[in-house]
Amino acid sequence: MDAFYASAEQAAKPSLRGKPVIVGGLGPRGVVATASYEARVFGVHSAMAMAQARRLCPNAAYLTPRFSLYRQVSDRAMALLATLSPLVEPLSLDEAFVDLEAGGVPATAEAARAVGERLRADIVAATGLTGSVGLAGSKMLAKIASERAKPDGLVLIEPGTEWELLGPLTVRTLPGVGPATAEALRRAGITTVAETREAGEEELVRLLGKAHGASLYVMACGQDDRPVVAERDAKSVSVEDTYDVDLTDRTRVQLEVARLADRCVRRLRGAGRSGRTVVLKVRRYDFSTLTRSETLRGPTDDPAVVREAAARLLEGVDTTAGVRLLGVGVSGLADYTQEDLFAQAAQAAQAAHEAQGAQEAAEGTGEAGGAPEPALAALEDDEGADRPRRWLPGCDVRHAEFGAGWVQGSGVGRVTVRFEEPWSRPGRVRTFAVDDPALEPADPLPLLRPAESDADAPAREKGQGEGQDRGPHQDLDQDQGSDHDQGSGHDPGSGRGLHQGQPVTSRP
DNA sequence: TCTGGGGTCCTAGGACCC
DNA sequence: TCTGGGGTCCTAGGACCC
Repeated sequence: MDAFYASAEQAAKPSLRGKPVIVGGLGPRGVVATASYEARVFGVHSAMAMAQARRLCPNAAYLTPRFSLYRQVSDRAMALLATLSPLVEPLSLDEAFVDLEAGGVPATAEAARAVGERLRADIVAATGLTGSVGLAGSKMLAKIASERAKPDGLVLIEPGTEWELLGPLTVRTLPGVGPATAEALRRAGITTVAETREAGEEELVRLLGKAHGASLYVMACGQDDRPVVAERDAKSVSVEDTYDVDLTDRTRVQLEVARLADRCVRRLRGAGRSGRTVVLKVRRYDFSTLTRSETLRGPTDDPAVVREAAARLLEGVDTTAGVRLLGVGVSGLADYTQEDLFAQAAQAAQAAHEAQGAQEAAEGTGEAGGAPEPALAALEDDEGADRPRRWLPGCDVRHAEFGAGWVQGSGVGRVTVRFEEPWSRPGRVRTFAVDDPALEPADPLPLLRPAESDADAPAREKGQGEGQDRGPHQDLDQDQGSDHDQGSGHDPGSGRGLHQGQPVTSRP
């Protein structure tokens, strides 16, 4: 999908079409998740500090991400991919590999191109948004092709032309080459893919280590036989928060770690998993980051156990100078749900028994089996309930009299709302008191009128005219760099610590 | 007002075991 | 009689990706 989050917001908000839109964290330490093409012209891009984006493009609309909307759109697009092949590997909400051969598509350029173009049309019809397609004989080349296709295009790399195409490109094009690797190669006089290949495998291994060097050499030769892998099980679950101001109070740090542990376990349980290793992450005032981990005797999904492990790990960390980020994670995941608590307790007891004798085994069981349910109470809701309402820019609202709209900005006791719907003309702005009882938060509206988008049956027969009432992208600059959203595709966590207390405004 | 949040994979050293 | 040679597990850190 092209500039996915920003495009989804433009489709949802008619007044923003054709204008610079920047989606990301709006607090003082936020970063850009996605910039619309109109904003990229100003030099704004993914992963840039929001503060810098505001300096570069002060008149953009600054919006907080709405993952529920992006997920809806993503599900529709992914469903179309599933019709092409059983082998679909999602990389994020807005990107996936599809193995067309496994889907029975003839291995010819003509057949592949036809499938790609039909897919693009189907995606516009089903979501109202444009996507780009890269077609090639490997994942690496397909990805490079899709980047060159953006926005709203299709590129096919003919077998036999890879080498010619790849040679002059910067090494940064190759997957796995980030800033550090590029710098190491540059110091060795290597900047292009051709030079990488000429360096030879031995030299690359010397420069970058065994695994990295060998795989880079293969990629630089245009060879990539990594298979498309559908649905991989997650190997870890983690949550983290960056705080608007550094935390120095030890008690507060301990409290936050406990809350993070609870949130982490909630996600773990939501996925029906448990884990054996608890990880604490601390980023200090100076951005130096450390992790501490502890492996339990058996997997757990007990909030009290994770909370206590995280607290123990924190004991070994000096936080007096200030902490900007805290995180708690669980890895070493096992499949099991709460029904298995019994087996888990037995297993922990057994392991402890063997290792340490009967007395400690008793303690071990107590720990892993969990003191039954005061632990769960803390899971219910540690944030949410009755906090003052926050009107985050970009979020949907409904007003008893004026209907559906979205928050344009808020501050000093007031909230500004623009009343429009995805299928309406650009709407009018009105301002209310933040506690106006007629105003309430709402769920995102679908991007296409429900009747129109009822397109699980292919909507392409209805023609492309459908998408035309939403302004197509204009003045697009193909060379603005990667189009990738820097979103994870995962729940960002509700009620995060960001921009707490400060009113946030935006000026679309 | 520099630098989010959720992940994956790799490396390296020490413990431990056979 | 200085110091074997694997293997696995654990911990910590770092690069990279979206």
